[in-house]
Amino acid sequence: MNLDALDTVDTRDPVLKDLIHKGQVTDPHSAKGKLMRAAAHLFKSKGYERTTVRELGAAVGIQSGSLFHHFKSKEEILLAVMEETIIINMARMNAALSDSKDAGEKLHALIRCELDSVHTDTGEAMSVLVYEWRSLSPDKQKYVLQLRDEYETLWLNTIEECKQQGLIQHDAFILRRLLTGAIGWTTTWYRPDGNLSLEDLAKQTLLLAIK
Amino acid sequence: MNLDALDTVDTRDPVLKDLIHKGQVTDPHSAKGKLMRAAAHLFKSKGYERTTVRELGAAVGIQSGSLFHHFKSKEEILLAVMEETIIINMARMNAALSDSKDAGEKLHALIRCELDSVHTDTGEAMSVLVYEWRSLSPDKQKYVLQLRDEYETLWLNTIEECKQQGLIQHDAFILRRLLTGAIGWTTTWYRPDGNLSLEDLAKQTLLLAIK
Amino acid sequence: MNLDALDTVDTRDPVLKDLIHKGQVTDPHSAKGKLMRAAAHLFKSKGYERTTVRELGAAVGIQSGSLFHHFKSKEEILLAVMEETIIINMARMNAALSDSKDAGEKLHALIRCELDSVHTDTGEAMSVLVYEWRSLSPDKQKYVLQLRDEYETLWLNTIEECKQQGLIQHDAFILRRLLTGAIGWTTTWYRPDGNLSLEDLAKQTLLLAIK
Amino acid sequence: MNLDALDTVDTRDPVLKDLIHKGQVTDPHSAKGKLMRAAAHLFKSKGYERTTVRELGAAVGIQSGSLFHHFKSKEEILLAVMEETIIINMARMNAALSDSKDAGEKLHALIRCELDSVHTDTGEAMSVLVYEWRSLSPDKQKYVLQLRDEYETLWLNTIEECKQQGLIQHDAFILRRLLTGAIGWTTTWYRPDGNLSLEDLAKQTLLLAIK
DNA sequence: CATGAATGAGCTTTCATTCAT
DNA sequence: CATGAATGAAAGCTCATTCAT
Repeated sequence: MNLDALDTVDTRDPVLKDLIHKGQVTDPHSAKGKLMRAAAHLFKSKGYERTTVRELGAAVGIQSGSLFHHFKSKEEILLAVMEETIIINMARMNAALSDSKDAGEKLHALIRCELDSVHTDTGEAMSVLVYEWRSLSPDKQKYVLQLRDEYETLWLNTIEECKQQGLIQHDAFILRRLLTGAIGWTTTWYRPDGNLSLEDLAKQTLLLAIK
Repeated sequence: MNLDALDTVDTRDPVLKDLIHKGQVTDPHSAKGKLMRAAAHLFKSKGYERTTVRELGAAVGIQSGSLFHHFKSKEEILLAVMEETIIINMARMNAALSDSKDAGEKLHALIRCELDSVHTDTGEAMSVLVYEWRSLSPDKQKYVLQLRDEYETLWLNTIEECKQQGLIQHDAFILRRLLTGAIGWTTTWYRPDGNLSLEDLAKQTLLLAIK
Repeated sequence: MNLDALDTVDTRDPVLKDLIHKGQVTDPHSAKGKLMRAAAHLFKSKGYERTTVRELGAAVGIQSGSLFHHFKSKEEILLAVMEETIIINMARMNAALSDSKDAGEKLHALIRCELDSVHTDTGEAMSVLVYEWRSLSPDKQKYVLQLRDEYETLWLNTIEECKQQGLIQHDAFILRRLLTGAIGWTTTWYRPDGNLSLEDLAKQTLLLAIK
Repeated sequence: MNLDALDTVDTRDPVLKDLIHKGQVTDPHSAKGKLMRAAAHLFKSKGYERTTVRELGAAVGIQSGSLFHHFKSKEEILLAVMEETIIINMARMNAALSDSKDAGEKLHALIRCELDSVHTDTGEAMSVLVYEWRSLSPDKQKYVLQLRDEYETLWLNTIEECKQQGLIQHDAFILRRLLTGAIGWTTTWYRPDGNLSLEDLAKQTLLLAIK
């Protein structure tokens, strides 16, 4: 696996830099950080259950037993991947929102941001967040759910704002759910190296809500 | 688990009746059919990997070893569930299309049909089709993919027709992908016993494509 | 290991026969029963912690994984060994008591019975009961303790009876504890194939209490 | 764990002081000495196998890796605990014997001394000596056995002396074994903070041998 | 067809021990 | 001397699959 290609975390991103500096996100150059990236990659491509701790170790060049210096259990690795992904993307989303002027622009920014999150550096981790949900114990599911709720509030507020300005006909809650599905599913078919740019994809997605 | 409630296959459906009669779909009242329904339920709620053959056996009142008289392997059960689900829903979709007059009505019918497929009798099996994809061996993935391609052609043709009539602005291929995601994701949040009817949901979904 | 030698359970013993028949004790000729005997042997000679499930399996000619058809966990094997040992010996002790006429004879019978229990068929299991106590989880300790309490009551009642007849000077509770230690410790030094018969040893032990 | 309470080695004891001074026993205030006391405590309460080097380290405030600067292996710690315990108690026993006038008094002194050894400062280490015996490698078992033999000779000589004076009816060797068991077992039930004093317990124990 | 004991490979995790810093 | 990351062997246990009955 080439960890230095597309999947490398973009540490030039000032938002991410800040999170690492504040200790809310593991430094991607540390052993732990590398492990989490490798885990996101393997969990996405093989699934959590089918990924063994031996593979996880091999991916970062250590023995399986050594993993347990960094994480108490395999499940803790999954949790950490999910947790940090939400934290990073929520921070990015907040930054994007504060750069936007009107409601339509805000919705565009959120869509672009979520497409970025599933197709750039945190893409694999986002997939894991969606598809490996049931592999978490109920306790941990509850915890991650709390984080997601904060994230969803950003969306609902923005859609509501668009609606008050007559830009949107849908029920806000339903629209958000439909968009979540539409955007999430792009991981299964969109290829960043094809003809369609992420910005074009964002525009087509916005077109679902606003005509 | 109550196999006789909502989740029971609707054998009054003439399309399904016909498929069973032609031997293309296993009789849901046979031992094999019951097993497949139980499998769909367990695979959906627990995930394929986390479902053991013991549980599968217990769900239909036999020992794990006896499963292997009906299916060569656990994976064959997964495959059978996926295969029949596609066959059933493709037949239903063809039936719905032939009942529709114009292009807009056809698109509406497809959306309603796919929502039905994920929220009524084949709902759990459809979820399995989406979420347990990677649990199939490459060979079997390829086979199921062929079946899906036929199914997708129905969609693309209909969307193209709408576009030629100026009903749709999107690129057909992209719209289909976005709708696939939006509809599939409803399994995670839509509750048939809530305020929103499936027909209302279909209308809100259609609104993504046609305003 | 020769399971057919000294350590074989004496199935001619009518008391044991009855317990097996009533289902309170596992048939020593069944797979489960053989496993328990092998476990008692290994747990005694190597200690519970140092005995691996692989060794346990090898001792009865099966794979380690197959153990878990008979017992849910390694600890369950330990518990079963302890439990049945107490049940068997309590039954034997009750039988011996009902054969005795006066209090002194009863005490003699109890001592002989306990010496038998640690030096004949259940000997290894008795050792396990004493030495592997801490390897049980607190829950299971509590359960075994209850069984032991019934057993101890037989002793205390008999000693008290002796005391009322002026045969004994000791405090009953303390004497029982001292005798428990003295008898239990014989496992570490007494050899049944030496000069000293078990009956002689019983007499010397009785001499600690009654002169 | 409070190492400074009851369990502290009694360094006012002149016999112990002398052994430390002669270098036969580790200074209990040194790092190594503290470790040995902590080990005795943990080995007694959890068992040798279930005590990890991490816990051992934590108990004296160092990392597990640092233990190996003081001891070559975990087993060496066990050996050291056993070895010093025998040395200390043999010295104390010799001192007690030389304070006694007649044979009966000597036997009383030995019993009291051994009860002290299992219930005061070396108590936990003595338990370890008895219960963790099998955790030693055969080589080390042999070595500790030699030390024990010297210790046992003191007992046998004293009992023989009593017997020649008609104080005792038992066979000397058997009596010693019975007493070893009776005294050793007191660790499982005797509580120094209860109604029974150690001196009373010693008298009741002497009563087993001499009436 | 059904059973259920057995397989055997593979799993996650533990842990004494090593060693560069 | 102390650290703590890493080792690597071994542990208990799981589970799809087989097969004699």
